Amino acid sequence: MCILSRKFYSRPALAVARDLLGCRLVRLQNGHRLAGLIVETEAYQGEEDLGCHASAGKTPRTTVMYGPPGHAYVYFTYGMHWLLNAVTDTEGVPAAVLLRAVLPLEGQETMAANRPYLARQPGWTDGPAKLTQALGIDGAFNTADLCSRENTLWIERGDIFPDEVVQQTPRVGLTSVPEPWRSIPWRFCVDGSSDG
DNA sequence: CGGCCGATTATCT
DNA sequence: GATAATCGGCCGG
Repeated sequence: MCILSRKFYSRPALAVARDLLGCRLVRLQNGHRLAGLIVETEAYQGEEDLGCHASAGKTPRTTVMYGPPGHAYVYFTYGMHWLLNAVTDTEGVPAAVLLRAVLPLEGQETMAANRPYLARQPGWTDGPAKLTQALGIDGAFNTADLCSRENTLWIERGDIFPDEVVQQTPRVGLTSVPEPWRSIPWRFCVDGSSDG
């Protein structure tokens, strides 16, 4: 196993989003090791990107995105969901990659306990809020350093998916974001990935 | 301080 | 496909 380094994250979000496919999201919870294969990501890059939360400028919520790469940006939405991002690019440039789907690899019993509702059903970790639930990730992880072994959340290098099985599409859910940001193909997903 | 809206999900038709 | 659930962030007054 090899924890992704600060250098890995020190690139534009688009490059990091592509390269995170095939990596393993790992969480240590009560001595249990939970891991998921990353199969879907989205890039959010800079204040100019009107789909990015940082397009509103530096606020208490978005400050972490302006900080050094390799930290977690975890935010709350729709009154009930936590979404996990990895901060990328250089300090001062707000950029992040949203983790949108994983395939369960390790610790599925604990993941099922974290997410009893529809646990082990097809697609039970294939959404940005589903995976945070399964891995027990919430706002307490906001700003956490993903490059430190002292923490209980990180990403490990995995097998790289070839371009032939990687699809690039517009980002999901940006209903009121103006063009071209709404349609720019900054979502990456692995063809045919499913636990069904 | 009020109001709108959201990087979603599960359920119902 | 449509929609309720549910609340913090952000903006305007």
